[in-house]
Amino acid sequence: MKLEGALALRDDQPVGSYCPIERTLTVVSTRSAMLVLREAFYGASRFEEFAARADLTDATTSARLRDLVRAGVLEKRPYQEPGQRRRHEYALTPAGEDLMPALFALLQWANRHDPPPYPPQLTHDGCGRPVTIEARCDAGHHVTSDDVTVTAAGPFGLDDPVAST
Amino acid sequence: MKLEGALALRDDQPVGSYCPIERTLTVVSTRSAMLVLREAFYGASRFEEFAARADLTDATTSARLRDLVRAGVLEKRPYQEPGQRRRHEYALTPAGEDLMPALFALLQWANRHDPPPYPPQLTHDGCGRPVTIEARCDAGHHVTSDDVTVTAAGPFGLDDPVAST
DNA sequence: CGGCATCCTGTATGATACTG
DNA sequence: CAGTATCATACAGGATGCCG
Repeated sequence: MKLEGALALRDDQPVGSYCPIERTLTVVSTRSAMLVLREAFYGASRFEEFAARADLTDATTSARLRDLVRAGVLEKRPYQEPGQRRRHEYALTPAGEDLMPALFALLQWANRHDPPPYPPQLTHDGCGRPVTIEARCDAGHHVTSDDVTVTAAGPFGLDDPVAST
Repeated sequence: MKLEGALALRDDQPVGSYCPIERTLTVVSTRSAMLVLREAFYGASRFEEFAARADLTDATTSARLRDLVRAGVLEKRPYQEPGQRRRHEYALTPAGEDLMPALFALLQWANRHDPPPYPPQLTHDGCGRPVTIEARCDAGHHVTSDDVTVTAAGPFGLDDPVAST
């Protein structure tokens, strides 16, 4: 991997301030957030489903659902089945669904390098073939960490980075 | 997304015990681990580079490097430049390099949904085109979260899951 | 320079109990 | 069922200082 522009190695100015990885981490860095998201992808929608299936306490589940809704990756919707009382359901927003590669990249890594006894497999509904998470360029080439360059344009020498954490 | 086999919705038995996502999280769930890994991908190799560029204290850097070496994603190698004293360097192992899609999936998400002022771009060295992290099946189809099925085979009803955390 | 030990604070999370 | 409130614990991580 290569670096270009403002990201070029310098010890005095951490790139983190502008770093999109750090920004995403503010949303999903906790274990509970990842597990709640996992269950959202696995089809959970009601409070108790999240708590029971992610094996989290009610308090943690509540806090995490609130945070994820606030971050815009989950959406809280009222719904009402005929004859039933009013309920809420939590659903992934488009931004939330776009976390799928991040979640499944973690799944894929353990399946390869620290596999559980019965590794869950991902298959494409359209053709039944195994699914992988991978880096690929616009031209369709598979890209490894040796074949990619990270480029940033900004004035990284400024004293007051706009965004930390 | 669909679930099949032992992963099918059940409230009494959390899938987490066997979950590869959780297993990977034990390696990279902390912010500092992710930042150290980021710097490894960005080319850092010496202790002080990690500490300075990830903006972590020496103690945290030390602990994280140790953990990541123990987890097998980094490797500590002695090396010696001619006329210099003996040093160590930390390098990504193949397992570590295989975390690239996970790291860059986080980068990509913030670039799309919570972009920093100067979003770093990924480009393929071979052809200069932008790089994305995406789900794709063996047949080459792009896969969305609606087109994928997660299947697990194991005896998930057992009382004593082999692997937690 | 590279790294570890100590102390301290903040937070993630569990346990338990309570409310609508 | 869907939470909220309170208390207790464990751990992440900063600050400081020491050591080879």
